[in-house]
Amino acid sequence: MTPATAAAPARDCELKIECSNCNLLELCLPIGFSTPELERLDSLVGTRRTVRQSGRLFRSGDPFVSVFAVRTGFFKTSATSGGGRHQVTGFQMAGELLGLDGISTGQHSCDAVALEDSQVCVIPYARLELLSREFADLQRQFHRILSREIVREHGVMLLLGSMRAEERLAAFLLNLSQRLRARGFSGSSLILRMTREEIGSYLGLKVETVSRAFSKLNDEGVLEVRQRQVRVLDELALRRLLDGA
Amino acid sequence: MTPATAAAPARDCELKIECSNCNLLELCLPIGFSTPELERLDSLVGTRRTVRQSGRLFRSGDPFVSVFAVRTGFFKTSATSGGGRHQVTGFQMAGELLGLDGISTGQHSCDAVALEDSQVCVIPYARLELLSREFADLQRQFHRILSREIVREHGVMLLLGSMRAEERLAAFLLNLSQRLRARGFSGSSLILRMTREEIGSYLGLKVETVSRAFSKLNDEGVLEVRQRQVRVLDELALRRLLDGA
DNA sequence: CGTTTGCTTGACAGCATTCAACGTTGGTGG
DNA sequence: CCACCAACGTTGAATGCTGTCAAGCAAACG
Repeated sequence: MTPATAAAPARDCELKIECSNCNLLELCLPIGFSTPELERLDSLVGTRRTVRQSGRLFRSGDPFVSVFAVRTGFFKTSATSGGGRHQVTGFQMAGELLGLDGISTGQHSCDAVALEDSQVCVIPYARLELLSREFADLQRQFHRILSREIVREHGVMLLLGSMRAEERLAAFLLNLSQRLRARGFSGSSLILRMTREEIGSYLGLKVETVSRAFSKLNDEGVLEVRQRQVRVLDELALRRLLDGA
Repeated sequence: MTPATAAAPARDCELKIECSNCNLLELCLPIGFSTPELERLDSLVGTRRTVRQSGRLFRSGDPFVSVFAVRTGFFKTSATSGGGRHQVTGFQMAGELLGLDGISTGQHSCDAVALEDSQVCVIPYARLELLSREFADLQRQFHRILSREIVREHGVMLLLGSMRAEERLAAFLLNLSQRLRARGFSGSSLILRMTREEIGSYLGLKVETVSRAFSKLNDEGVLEVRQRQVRVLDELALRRLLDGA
């Protein structure tokens, strides 16, 4: 950092890391790109931004300028309806994109809150549009990501529409577990970054119900729950909860 | 049509109608395009396809080749999970796009079934990719549509996660009403194209509960329900159901 | 005209919510 | 260092909404 920028907020002090030397390559926007392609992509990411725990990356109503790729940390997004109803619509971890909802109207339609100190890559949407017009692989990958989000939400609708409390929790944990594994973490021993309330909001359940479901699975020996520290003891039993009904 | 193709199935016998002279311009992919732009777009739509009532446009697992724009008629899409769970994920009417889920994996992940005799424009995805690379307005519009679908599903998640039966039905009817109005139909006198079972599946409710909710709103003078013929007598009351809780 | 499919209604059971109390954890300031 | 507080989490009892089961009705179809 140069002396002249010493007073700038910490978020601008990051080392320049580009897509081509990012360790999230396998998970993020540039999946499967070759090295020369990647170098053209380096101009895509404008800046980095650090968001402290419980800080907001954007909020509903903010003008949409960029999408964000989670580099480190953990986020939740939540939507609010006219009547003041509120619901967590997703949890995002490294390599996942945030802000796609804003493309629709030019304004963000949900809030994105960091559940731990986090860092994101800022991807100006105008530049993404431009680059993906001359770069078919990028275009395709971006479309895939948008489509994947649609499919993911179909899954959530299925969960909310047809599962009981324990089944919802099982689906939630299995999903989390699988995504952690894909990032090289243990899938069986996880630390939840969100409160029971946030889990409940996401799963369409009240806190007490979430807590009870945890306790039940704990008593049955499927999980070992100690606050936010969760160990999956019997993954098969979790899966059976989904398929068996 | 040339004599050589006379034996082709009826679905290929449509008159050639192009985007530039389609009456769904305001609702479909080419919103806000100018005439010269539209003419370049005419090459986008490959063919038309007719789907009879309860016929399938595509089903889960089918290779993804095209997206479809509803020209006339009415569709439902439904997703099935591993455990055999089944849920209607949406209803589509004129001007709305079908098949966006397939971009993600190259295979469709839900079924699309016509709820009445319908006709769709077949939009080969490869051509859409190509054209939207050289045609920024098309690119932007397509992204908007994908994003809008994400936002729509946020709304459904909110509905499924936090509303009670009557409120869900109210939200459903208001949404239907608004979309019909946008197409020049009455928003207060509507004929449902789907069964109670399909409504229930979409709203995460059993048939009996849907029926009871209809009856209750009918008895309260909010609706006039005669089978699938529904008249909205007190739209404000419907809205209050959403905001008031 | 009979059969099938869809719709409605009633009685009852079950699961999640609500309300309330208590336990735990982590941060703050005395 | 400890006490206190606030936020989070757990558990119990009672209520209520929705699901389930069952029966009857209405409309569509051949």
